[in-house]
Amino acid sequence: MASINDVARLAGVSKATVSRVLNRTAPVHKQTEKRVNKAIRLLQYKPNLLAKGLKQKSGRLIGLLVPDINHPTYSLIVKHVESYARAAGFHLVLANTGNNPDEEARLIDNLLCRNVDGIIFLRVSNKSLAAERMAQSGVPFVLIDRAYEHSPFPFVMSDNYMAGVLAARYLISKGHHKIACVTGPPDISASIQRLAGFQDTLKQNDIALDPDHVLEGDFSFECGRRIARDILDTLPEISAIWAQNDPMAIGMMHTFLKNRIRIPGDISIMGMDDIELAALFVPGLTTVRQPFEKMCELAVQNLISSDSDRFSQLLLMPELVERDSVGTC
Amino acid sequence: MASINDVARLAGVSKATVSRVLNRTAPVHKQTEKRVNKAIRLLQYKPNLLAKGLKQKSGRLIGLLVPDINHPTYSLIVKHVESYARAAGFHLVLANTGNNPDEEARLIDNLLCRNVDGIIFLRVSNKSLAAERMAQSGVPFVLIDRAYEHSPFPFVMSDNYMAGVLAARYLISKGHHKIACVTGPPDISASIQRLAGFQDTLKQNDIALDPDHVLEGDFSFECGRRIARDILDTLPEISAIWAQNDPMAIGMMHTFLKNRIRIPGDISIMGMDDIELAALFVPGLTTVRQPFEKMCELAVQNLISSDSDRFSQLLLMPELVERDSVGTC
DNA sequence: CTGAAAGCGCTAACAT
DNA sequence: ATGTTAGCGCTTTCAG
Repeated sequence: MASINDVARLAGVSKATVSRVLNRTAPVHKQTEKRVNKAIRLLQYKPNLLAKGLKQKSGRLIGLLVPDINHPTYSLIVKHVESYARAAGFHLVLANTGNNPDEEARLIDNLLCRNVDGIIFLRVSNKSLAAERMAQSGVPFVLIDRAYEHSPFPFVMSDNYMAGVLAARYLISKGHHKIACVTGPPDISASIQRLAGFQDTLKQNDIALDPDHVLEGDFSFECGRRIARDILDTLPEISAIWAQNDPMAIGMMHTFLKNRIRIPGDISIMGMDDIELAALFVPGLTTVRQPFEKMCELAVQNLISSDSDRFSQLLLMPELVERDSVGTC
Repeated sequence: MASINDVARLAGVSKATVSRVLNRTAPVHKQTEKRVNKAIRLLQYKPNLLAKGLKQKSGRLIGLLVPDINHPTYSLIVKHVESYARAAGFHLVLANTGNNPDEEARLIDNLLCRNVDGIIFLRVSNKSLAAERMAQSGVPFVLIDRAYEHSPFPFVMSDNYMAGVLAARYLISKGHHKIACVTGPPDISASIQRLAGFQDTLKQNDIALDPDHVLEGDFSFECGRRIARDILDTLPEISAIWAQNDPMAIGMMHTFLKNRIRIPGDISIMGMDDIELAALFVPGLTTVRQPFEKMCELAVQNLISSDSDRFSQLLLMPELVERDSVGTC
């Protein structure tokens, strides 16, 4: 592998000059520039980013930590983050935390060793000390789709409380009052906020959300299936359910349909996120859309922008997407 | 950020010794080791992987190039590759090629600049020169789920011809003879091989696969929906369809169900891959399973193993998974 | 068992 | 406009 020295020698210049034409960091005579470029081509020279990074103390790398790469919601986020990161000249180091705080901590340390320019976290549990660890390191970071309540840490996420409000309002507008809610993990503030908005709105409309009608899920397809079965067995009176993400909603629809329960004829289902599949399932899933692409764009932008114009906390508005899974009651 | 020099100074040893305790690369006196470790703890020292990589000419990084991170099949592969790579002490640099050969080429160059230890490719098009480029660079690489026919390049993938055979045999065993096949992109040899196995097997059983019954797809949900509509309009006589991947099969089921076509009552659908959703959709999708986890394990292993015990080409057996989307005819 | 010194490939003063 | 030099933080001979 040719190095900058080889190029310099072949072009008959110093490596400083080569560096200059490479990075346009100072004016170079047209003629010399031509010679250098020719040498680069001849030698198939590729600058060594490790050396460059070592010198500049930046690996041009962004770390992205997700709980589960294969989860439809997260893989969507990964895609958008990668896209915006690369557009800005950064590569993405992707790692699965599996929702394991120890693993997460280890990964953070590893990434810091690589002189990443920043780290983006997805849905770390409230128990995780990731943000504290990062704050201490001084390396920029952003939490996506997840924040510590009343925390001083930077995040960009949807207004989860409003998502609950939107969901409740919609179900109410369709005449439902026997309503259930399937939450995410209880140690995630998104779950808590969404439930709060949902519950408050129902109450304001004199509809009680029976504590027994708040079911604890974990954001997976699988738990949606399980909980749907429970509802069939023990809560036959329910007419509408808001699942706090689409995979759970789709998992529930699966079980209901398999048991010849019609949607929305017999029961109405609503989700949140608006993953690709929400539009694809039969019936199409009415859901509360999170503006993931915008979130990712802002997260990346924030991470790599200079300290001065870095925002700290950003709440984006979710949006109702009406399809066919909610009927009138 | 403390460097190895700081540690050495604080521990009263040379940095060579610090390096030795860090990497267990040579015996160190128990006492000195203790002092060094103490200093490391005190300073919260983290070795700089850029410097280490520069010296050792290895970034402990594996590049993974996929056409679409959000595609269910690929995100599954990403997950497994990440898992095995990290278990072996490597981080993953993930990038989306969007099936764009130019982008792919640029990414390869970028990754090579980072001294990656290897690159794994997913489903590059036949038109892509990725493998040639890589071969020339001398950096190890593996193609997953995709190979150049009669090529000298290393790959690990399913036996796509056999997948076609399995699908055909199964449909035949259920009494179907009016059969259609939805392929992947025509410039992907997986599409070609799968079709060949399918077609040959039908022929051996005296069932003709009318050329009009071979529909060209692109492996996406969306094209499944479109093609299902075409079939409804123009090919009402079809009794069974093999879609060459699950997303297309699921997209088709969506359209059929929406048009009150029963599955498998009116038409039978079969897929390939066995993504999570295949088990979840209603009806459950009968499919040809690819052993993705094993494929990824082998790909990573191959990539990072020493030259001597590196295999070159590996074909794994796919496997039929019977669910509820195919009926008897 | 430990230290000194060279150097990986690059950039960034500082000269000229 | 270009060259010289001094490192970035680490590993790795080579001595001792």
